[in-house]
Amino acid sequence: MSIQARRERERAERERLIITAARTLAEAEGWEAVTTRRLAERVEYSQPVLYSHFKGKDAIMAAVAVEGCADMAVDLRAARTSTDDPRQALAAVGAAYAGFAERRPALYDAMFSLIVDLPFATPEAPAPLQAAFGELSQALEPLAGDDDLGLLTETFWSGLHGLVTLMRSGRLPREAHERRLAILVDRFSQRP
Amino acid sequence: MSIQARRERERAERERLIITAARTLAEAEGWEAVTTRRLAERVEYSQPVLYSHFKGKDAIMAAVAVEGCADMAVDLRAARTSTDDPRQALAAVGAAYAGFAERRPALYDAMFSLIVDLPFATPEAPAPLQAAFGELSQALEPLAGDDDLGLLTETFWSGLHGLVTLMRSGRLPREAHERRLAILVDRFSQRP
DNA sequence: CGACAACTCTAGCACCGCTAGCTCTCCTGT
DNA sequence: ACAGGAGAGCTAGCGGTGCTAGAGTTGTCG
Repeated sequence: MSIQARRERERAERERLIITAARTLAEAEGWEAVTTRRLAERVEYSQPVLYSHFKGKDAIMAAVAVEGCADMAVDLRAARTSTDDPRQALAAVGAAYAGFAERRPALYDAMFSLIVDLPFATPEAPAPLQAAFGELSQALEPLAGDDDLGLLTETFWSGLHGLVTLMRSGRLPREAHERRLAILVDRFSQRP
Repeated sequence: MSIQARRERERAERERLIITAARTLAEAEGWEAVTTRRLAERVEYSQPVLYSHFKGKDAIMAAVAVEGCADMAVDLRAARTSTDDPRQALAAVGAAYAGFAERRPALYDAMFSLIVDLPFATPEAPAPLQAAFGELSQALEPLAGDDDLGLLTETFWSGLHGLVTLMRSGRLPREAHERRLAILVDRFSQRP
C-alpha cells in the first residue's frame, strides 16, 4: 500500500513540475515557445510522459491558467481592500487587473485569450477563477444600482479585457492607457 | 507596354483570387483550416506563388482583415443612421458590432484578434479600418460630454470587443448577451 | 528467483510555414 | 524567323509542430 502511495506522490510531484516548467517557459518566452519537445526537455522526461499526465498541450495550459487565476485573485483582493471608498476601490481593482495582464502576459493569455477547455461561467468553474471573478464583483457591488450584479461584473470585466487585449496587440496606443481606464471606471461608477 | 499591363492586371486578379479564397475558406472552416497548402490548392497554384504576392500567411490575413473592416463599417453606418435618437443609435451600433462578430467570426478574428501586422491607431491605418472606427466615434459624439471623443471611442470599442471575444471563447454565457450589451450601452449613454 | 505488470523511451506520423533552385515558357532584339 | 535571355511557377525539401504506436526496461510480487 505504501509503495502505491509513494508512486502516486511522485506522480503528483512530476505533474507540478510540468506545470511550473510550462509556466516558467511561457512567462519567459511566450506560449509560442512552449512546445511539447522543449517542455519535455525542461522536465527531463520524454514527450509521451506529458501525455500520461495531460490530455494535450491545451490541458497543460489550462492547469497554468488556474494557477494564474489564483495569483490574480490575490492582486485584485489587495487592490479592492486598499481603500474604503467604493470608487477608489473600483479604480484600484481595474488598475490591478490591467497591471496583472501587463506584467504577466503569458499567464493572462492562458487564462482569458487562448484555451477554451476550462469551464467558465458555471458552478464547475475552478475555484480560483471564481475567486478572481468574485473580487471584481465585490468591487462593483456598492456601485451596482439597479443592475444585476453578475451581469454588471461580466460587462465591466469585458471592458477591462478589451482594453488590455487591444492594447497588447498594438491596436490601441499604450500612452493613453491610464486615461482609457479612467473613463471605463468612471462609467461604471454610477453618476452622482 | 500593353503586354506589361496585361500581366499586371492578371497578377492583380490572382491576388484578389487568393484573398477571396482565404476569406471563403476561413469563414467556412476557421483560420486554423487556412493553411498555405490548402489555400494554394484552392487557387490552383503552387504554394510559392502565394509568397510572390504576400510576405507570408499573416499578410494574407491582413488583406482579408482590411476587407472585413470595410464590411463592418457599412453595417455600423447603417445602424448609426437608422435613428435620430443618440442613445438608440449607440445601442444599434453596439448590436451591429456584436452581430458582425457573431455572424463572421473568422473575419472578426483577422481584424481584431489574430494578426498584428496592420497599423492601427496611426494615420497610416487602412482607410476601411478608420472608417469603422469613425462610425463608432460618430455614434458616441452626441453623448461624449466632457470626455475626449477619441479615448471614449477606444474605451467603448474595448467594451464591445471584450464582450464579443469572451462570449465567443465560452467565457461568458451566451444567453445574457443582450442584457450585457444593454448595460454597456447604458453606461456609455451619459446619465440624465 | 522468475514472471508479470507498469512505466518510459525511441521512432515515426501527418501536418505546418516557408524557400532554394531547376525548368520551361514566352517576350525581345537582331 | 529565330536565338537568347529574363521571368514566372514548379518540385522538392528544411526544420519545426502536436501527438502516438510499439518496443524495451524497470521494479514488484508470488
